[in-house]
Amino acid sequence: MKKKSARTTPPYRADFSAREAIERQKELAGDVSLQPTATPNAVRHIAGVDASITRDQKQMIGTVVVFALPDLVEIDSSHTMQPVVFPYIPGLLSFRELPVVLEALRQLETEPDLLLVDGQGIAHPRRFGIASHLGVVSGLPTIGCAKSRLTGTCDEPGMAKGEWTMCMDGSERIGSLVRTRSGVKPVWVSPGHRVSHEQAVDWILRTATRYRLPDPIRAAHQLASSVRKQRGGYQAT
DNA sequence: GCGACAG
DNA sequence: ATCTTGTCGC
Repeated sequence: MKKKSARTTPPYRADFSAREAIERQKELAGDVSLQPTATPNAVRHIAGVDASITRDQKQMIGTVVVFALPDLVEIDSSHTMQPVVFPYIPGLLSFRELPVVLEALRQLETEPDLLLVDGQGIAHPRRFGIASHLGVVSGLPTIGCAKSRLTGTCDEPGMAKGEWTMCMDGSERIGSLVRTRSGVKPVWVSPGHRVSHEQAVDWILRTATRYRLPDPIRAAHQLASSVRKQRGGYQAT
């Protein structure tokens, strides 16, 4: 039997390769639905989800913050930490961040009706970004809102808040480039699961009240920052 | 072979 | 993603 030294053992699961992850995405991508949410007026609780890493880069921090409509008031949140199990590889982000995000979702008391995710939805090489992956796994409607581009091309939208352009991959629409604040760099928005392109843009614009990112995602970011500040990864618990 | 590349 | 304070501009 082979012996593994601690020094050569990677800090993530070596039994799941990038090649296998890609195959898994191809399988699950078939479960993604782009049908618009049947009853958008029934959406009462919108949650922002985020994942970050501790300073020592050994643990992932998953956070979820729930906002209630119509006033966008924060009503619930949860956070948890887990060991890093997969490296960051463009196109395979969900395999690194999803586990800890799912655990944080389980610890939530409120069941969200819609999830806003920090990353791409179908604006992905295999149409299966982290927002789509989370949607298929949770069964909930999801929208991807990324701060930068992964794939596809789109023209620059007008400078006023609310303006947007379609993001294309060849002749296929994969998302939208949306200006959430006047004069500020736009965000890449794409359906994750169970929402249409139109609804995705509407929800992002409606929840981005004062900053570039939608309030729920921004809140999830800040919660992660505060958690990192306290439990910066200098101890294992 | 070369460039691109969510967080 | 993370390392990081002040600073330029509306």
